[in-house]
Amino acid sequence: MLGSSTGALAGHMADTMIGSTTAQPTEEPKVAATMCAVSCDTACSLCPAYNLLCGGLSKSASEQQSLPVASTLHTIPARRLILHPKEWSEFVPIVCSGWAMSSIALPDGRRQIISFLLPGDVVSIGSLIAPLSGHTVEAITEVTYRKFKRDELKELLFGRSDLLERLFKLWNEAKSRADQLALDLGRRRADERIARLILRLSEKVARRSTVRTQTFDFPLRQRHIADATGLTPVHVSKILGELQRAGMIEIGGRTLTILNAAELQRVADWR
Amino acid sequence: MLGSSTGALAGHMADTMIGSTTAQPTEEPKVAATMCAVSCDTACSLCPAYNLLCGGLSKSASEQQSLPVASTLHTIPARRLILHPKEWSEFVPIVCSGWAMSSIALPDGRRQIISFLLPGDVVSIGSLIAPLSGHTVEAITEVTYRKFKRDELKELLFGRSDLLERLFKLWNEAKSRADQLALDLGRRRADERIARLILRLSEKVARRSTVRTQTFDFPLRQRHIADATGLTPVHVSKILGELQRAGMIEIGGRTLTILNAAELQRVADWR
DNA sequence: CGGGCAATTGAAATACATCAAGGCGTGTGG
DNA sequence: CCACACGCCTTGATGTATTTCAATTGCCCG
Repeated sequence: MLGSSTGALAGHMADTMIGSTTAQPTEEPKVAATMCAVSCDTACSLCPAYNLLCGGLSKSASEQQSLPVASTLHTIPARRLILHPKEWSEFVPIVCSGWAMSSIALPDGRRQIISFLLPGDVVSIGSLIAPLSGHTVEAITEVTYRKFKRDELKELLFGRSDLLERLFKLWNEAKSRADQLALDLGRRRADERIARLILRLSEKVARRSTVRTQTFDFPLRQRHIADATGLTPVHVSKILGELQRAGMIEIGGRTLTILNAAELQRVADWR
Repeated sequence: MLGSSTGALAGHMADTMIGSTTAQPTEEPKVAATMCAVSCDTACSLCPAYNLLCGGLSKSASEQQSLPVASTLHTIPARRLILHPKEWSEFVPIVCSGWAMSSIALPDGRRQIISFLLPGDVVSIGSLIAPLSGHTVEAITEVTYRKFKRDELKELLFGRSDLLERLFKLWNEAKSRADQLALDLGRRRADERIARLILRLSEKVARRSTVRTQTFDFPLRQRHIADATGLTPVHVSKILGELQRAGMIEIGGRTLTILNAAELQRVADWR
């Protein structure tokens, strides 16, 4: 059920990229040494990785069809790990479809989700340099992703100053989000944190879609929201209930609808 | 008092770098277009910026004396801003002496300190690309710092792949610390957060000193600790009191002593 | 000497966690 | 196809960590 619930967005991009793919319980390369451009058409133009890897490489449309970076495509079911916190990998994965999360865990089980990964997101940008980021990356829905060889990718990016600049911008955005997260966790109260998370995610989904709708695919469990906001699942439930009773949002069937964006924004910016 | 209390470490480096400098209330260039190497001798070998800007530039000791990056030296008193959150600056500052802090503020006054800056720290690495980081950087003690022209520095760093690699490593460390901060704020309790902050700072100070001592310069007010840990000054006071009564630390006269590192570590790693 | 910032302390308030029970949907094995 | 277990969500009662409020002290600085 989770797999099919990756919904319109993810399904669209996945289909665009590789056609019908049956879910594979074991992680296994599907297409070896595929050129990036092969999988990049309309949907990818919305994807951050597209700017970095495809669109940024050549100005001419014809040239755009070939790219010298090999990659392999993988599919994993929900709840499986994409990146082990201690695993040294020579690959840099980029999400093609589905939702994933990047988190840090404490030995006693407590954990903090640093970011949610949607199609086009690079799994741990920093891993270009430092192979082990200490992050656990786990699939939330079924996820397809593309693994690039670190060395090749690095050589390509470091060789071109325009790509380097773009890469730096991505890094800055990641750092900036991490800082904002710290501000949220340290200085905002539960309802603010949750409202902001919802708004951020709605933005993030909207950026990947051609049309802007109130309702969007929302595969997160309340435990995910709790781990992202530093709260307890129980408390998340209570506050989501309040937000729904107040008519700001509606959650149902792995879908979220923002009914009153203005009011929700007011909660997010309390004071 | 704050100014003079920057203490042994900061005083040492400041003196090493520029000799005796009288505090100047208004921010004002002291040395225009000074070569970096002029100010970099023994003390700088401990400085992260030294590796990035000085030591990394040439292997031969003689060549090391000249460096093609111009900078200006500035001195500001405690509590003054080094970087305005909205200010667009064409300079990248690096701390030479004293303590500063980098924080994000909310319109209602709540704020979160992202990092404390000690001698050698680059003020907002990301500002190499994105001029406005949204961070407020404020002097805690009297601070001297060096302003490098962004364009020159960027050209230098981007041109040399070894320096670039070093820069990326710095960037990764910053991101990693930001993620750890999020974990601390989201998932650890007050005593853990404070114990960890103290240990981190003691590490940071130790890395800048030739000798490792239990006692080190500690110019922070409890308000700073509160804003760094997402707590209230009152609560910080209570917990610091407990830690002192438990014989783990001792605070007095802008100085902190770790009396029982093992026990403090246990509090920091609760469970 | 007086004013203001910093720290301490205690009492009260509150935000959030923990504990516990029940319902609902979903996958599973008989 | 049903019974059942299990994960997920909800809700209420209770506990606790942290905040807020307030009063007091010491200290530095003007």
